[in-house]
Amino acid sequence: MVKMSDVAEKANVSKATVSRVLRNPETVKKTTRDKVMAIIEQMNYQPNILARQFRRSETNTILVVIPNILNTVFSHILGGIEHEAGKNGYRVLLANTNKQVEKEYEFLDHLKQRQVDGMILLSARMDKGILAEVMKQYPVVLTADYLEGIPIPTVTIDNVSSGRTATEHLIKLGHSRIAHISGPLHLLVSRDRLKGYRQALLQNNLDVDNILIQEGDFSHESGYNQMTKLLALEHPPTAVFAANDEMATGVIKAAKDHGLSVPEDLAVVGFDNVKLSAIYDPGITTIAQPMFKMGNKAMELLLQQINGDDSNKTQYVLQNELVIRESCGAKQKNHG
Amino acid sequence: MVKMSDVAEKANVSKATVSRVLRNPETVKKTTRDKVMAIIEQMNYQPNILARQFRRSETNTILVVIPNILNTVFSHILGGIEHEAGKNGYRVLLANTNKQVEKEYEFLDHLKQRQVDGMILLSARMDKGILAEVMKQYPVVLTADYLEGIPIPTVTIDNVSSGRTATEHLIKLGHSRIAHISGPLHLLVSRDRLKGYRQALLQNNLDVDNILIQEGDFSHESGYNQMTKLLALEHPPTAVFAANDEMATGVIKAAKDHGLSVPEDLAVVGFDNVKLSAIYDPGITTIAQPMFKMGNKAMELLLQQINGDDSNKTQYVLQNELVIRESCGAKQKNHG
DNA sequence: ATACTAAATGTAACCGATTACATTTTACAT
DNA sequence: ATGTAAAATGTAATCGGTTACATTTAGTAT
Repeated sequence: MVKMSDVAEKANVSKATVSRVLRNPETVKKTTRDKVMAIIEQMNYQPNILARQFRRSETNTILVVIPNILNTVFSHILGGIEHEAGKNGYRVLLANTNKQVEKEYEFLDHLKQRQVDGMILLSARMDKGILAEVMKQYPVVLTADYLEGIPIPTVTIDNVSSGRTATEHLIKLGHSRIAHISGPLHLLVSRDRLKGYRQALLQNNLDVDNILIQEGDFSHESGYNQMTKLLALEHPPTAVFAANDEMATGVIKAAKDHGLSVPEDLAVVGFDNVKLSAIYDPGITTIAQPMFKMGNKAMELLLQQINGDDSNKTQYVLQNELVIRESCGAKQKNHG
Repeated sequence: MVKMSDVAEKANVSKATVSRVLRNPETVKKTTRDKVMAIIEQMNYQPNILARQFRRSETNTILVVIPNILNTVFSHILGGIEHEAGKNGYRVLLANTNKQVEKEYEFLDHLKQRQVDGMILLSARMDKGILAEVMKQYPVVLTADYLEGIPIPTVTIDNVSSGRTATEHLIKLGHSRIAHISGPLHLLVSRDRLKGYRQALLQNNLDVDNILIQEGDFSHESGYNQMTKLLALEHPPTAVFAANDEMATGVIKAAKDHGLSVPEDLAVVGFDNVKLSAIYDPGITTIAQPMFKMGNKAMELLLQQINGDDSNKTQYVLQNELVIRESCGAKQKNHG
């Protein structure tokens, strides 16, 4: 493997000059620069990045901690991160935790060992104290998930107000008996969507009936099962707000299997606006999270930290949007 | 940042001994080993991985080249890779090409510059000659996609026979006018599934009617549009084999919008067995690709190459499986 | 106690680029 | 021609582990 000193020798200059040609071309006279570049071409010299990384102790790599790659919400965010990272010459290392906290700690070591320049968490289940300690020393951004009472740069949507928007939409359509199938309640996201649901009901002088609130786990199956339970009630709901789109499909399937039509007999609103919600029959009315943009923004904030700009350690709340399709009954069935 | 020499000094041993304690503990006497380990703990010493990587010129990182993160087939394979990599102390660097060939070349440089120990391609659009050259020198495995006439280690299913299985299933159910909506025909995968479709028809003495073969792009929309075309024919098909599950959903939606029921008026078979096919209403009969296993196997083969075992540069063909759900009419509608 | 071998540890070179600092060259004014 | 500042280049230390080889220590047999 040809190295810098080989190039230097052949070009009759010092290693330092070759290095400068590559990293600070403007400090080298044009004639020497051209000469060196020619030799580099000719010898097909590739700098040893490992040596460079070691010497400069920077990796141009960031770590993305993902609870579950198979969840399209996360892959969309990942796409946004990847895009912004690529634009800035950064590479993305993947860290799949499979929802295990221990894995989060494991990947934290990468950061501490400076194997990556920064870290974006799409899930923060680890101890808040530890995280607070880490983010004092290293660039960290949190997105998709968020925490209370710790000043970590975060990019999210407002889940409380989103939950409210979704529920209010159903109220406006004339429903008063509205159920909610939540995400796992140990997640703040889930609790906030539930909070929004409650707020909407209360603000519209509707009772909050606890029997109408069921906890799911974001899976189709849990949506199906919880909806089946709800349909067995003496006074079943006429509308359901599901905390994500996949559960919404479960809800719809359960309703159909029970002989009901959606949206005629049951109105459904989901959450996320993943492709599934557009494809499903009926199309699912949902709250759109700007997933790609969240990834972009998170990476942007991380880069600021990496480049030593600590001024921006704030929380970013991006705009969400109600996307109306067929499942809520506000729109005619229609393809596209 | 505390370094190895600090530990050595405090423990009254040489750097070499500390290094050995970490990398070859069995070569160090137990008493010294314990002493050194104690100091390491006490000083909270973290070895500088960058220095190690540089010195040993290995990264314990592999690169996965993905045409599109948002496609769940690829994320499942990625999951399998990640799992196997993690088990073996390897990290996974993500390379999203967004289907651009230039990106593939760009990421090739990572490999050449030894920034990664090996590479798994989920898409090989680059020039075969270049790829052949690269794989002589570096560990490379191809999965999901494959190429003809180049002896690169590959992990796939047999797409021809899968296409045949899917089509034969429809023939057995009594259909004789069977359409095929293919993937993009510049992909070998798509051409092979089409080939299987043709073979099945011919082997069963059925005519291949070219008007029933339409090219899609794996998206729901293309499935919808092509199906709409087919339904406008004088003799529309009674069954459709779509080259992936997402297009199958488009087919089903088009049929419904045309007033037809699936499977009663139109039988549909998809391909991939992604979650969508299980969730959709009706559930989609499909060919299961063992995606996670493909990732696992690909990583396994790559590790063999990295560890210098070149004996196994072969093609792996994994088992596919027909998963029967409601969309083909062979099974009663039924949840789960 | 002695000799010899194996085990344990130490010494120092090395990986290949980067960069602070020193030196030489160039450009320009007088 | 000469002095001076700026530009260009060179010298050499450095980053922090790893490892071939040399040396010391321990273990065993005689």
